[in-house]
Amino acid sequence: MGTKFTGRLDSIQLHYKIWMSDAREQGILGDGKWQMLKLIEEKGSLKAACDELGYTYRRTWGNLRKIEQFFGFPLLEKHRGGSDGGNTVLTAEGKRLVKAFDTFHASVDSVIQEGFEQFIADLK
Amino acid sequence: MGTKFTGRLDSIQLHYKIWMSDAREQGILGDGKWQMLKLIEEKGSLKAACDELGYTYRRTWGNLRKIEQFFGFPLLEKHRGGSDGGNTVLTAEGKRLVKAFDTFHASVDSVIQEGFEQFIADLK
DNA sequence: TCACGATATGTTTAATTTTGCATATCGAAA
DNA sequence: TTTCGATATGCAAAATTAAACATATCGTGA
Repeated sequence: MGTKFTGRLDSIQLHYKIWMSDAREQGILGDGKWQMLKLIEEKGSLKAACDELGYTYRRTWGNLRKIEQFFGFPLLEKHRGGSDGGNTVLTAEGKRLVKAFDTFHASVDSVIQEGFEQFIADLK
Repeated sequence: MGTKFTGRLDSIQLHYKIWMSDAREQGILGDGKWQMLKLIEEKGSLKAACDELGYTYRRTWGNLRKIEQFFGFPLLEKHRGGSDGGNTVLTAEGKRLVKAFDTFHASVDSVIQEGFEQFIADLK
């Protein structure tokens, strides 16, 4: 009641982003990189994952290097050469990281969605 | 157990950001603008709020215009002139918006924090 | 009616990201 | 041993964003 947010509210989209950084505020791992790791695992290829997500190989490669430098150990096992040119798979550590982030996300997704719906309701 | 994320995990900082946009993916209202609205309300001045948050007046002014254009009605009541130069306060709609966002945030903050702690625990 | 300080807004510059381009490396398979 | 396609990486170009700069407007109180 009261304020008429009518007509506009239904076109509002919610977004949120979770990420982690080191003490110097440098972004380490967030939704984008997490998604990329998952897709690399699925596709078995860095290039294929980039193509699908529409990121440039150059950029992604740089991002992945940052993550690995931060954690101090490889999340990816990269192979060059071969008739297929090479491939990339997650290491055991990489899989564990992705899995933990999956769990984290799952635990907040529903709460965020519910909170957003309540937010909209509050404005009506 | 297993993976040794030791030594680095304690320096990881969690960040998250919630925002809303229109259908064209243009950012409308998010944590930064929400904080700005709250501070304007508190200070009664756009300039004072910018100074405190370290944003330029120009940038903030542009942001606020975007928000109002999207919602279609004023969130702020601005006054120019007078010995004090002018002042800005939230309209009733503006207050309601801020309050709804406050509630929204409060409902997700704790869940995010808990989820993050579990994430770290999962990696150990 | 003059001065003052905040709001209003165009223009321009600087900083930051992202993209694009080029080129090298690698190694299994043909 | 030649080929092929993915990984590796520097560097320049382009695009996006933010900061700076410059003025104009406004209206109350002195």
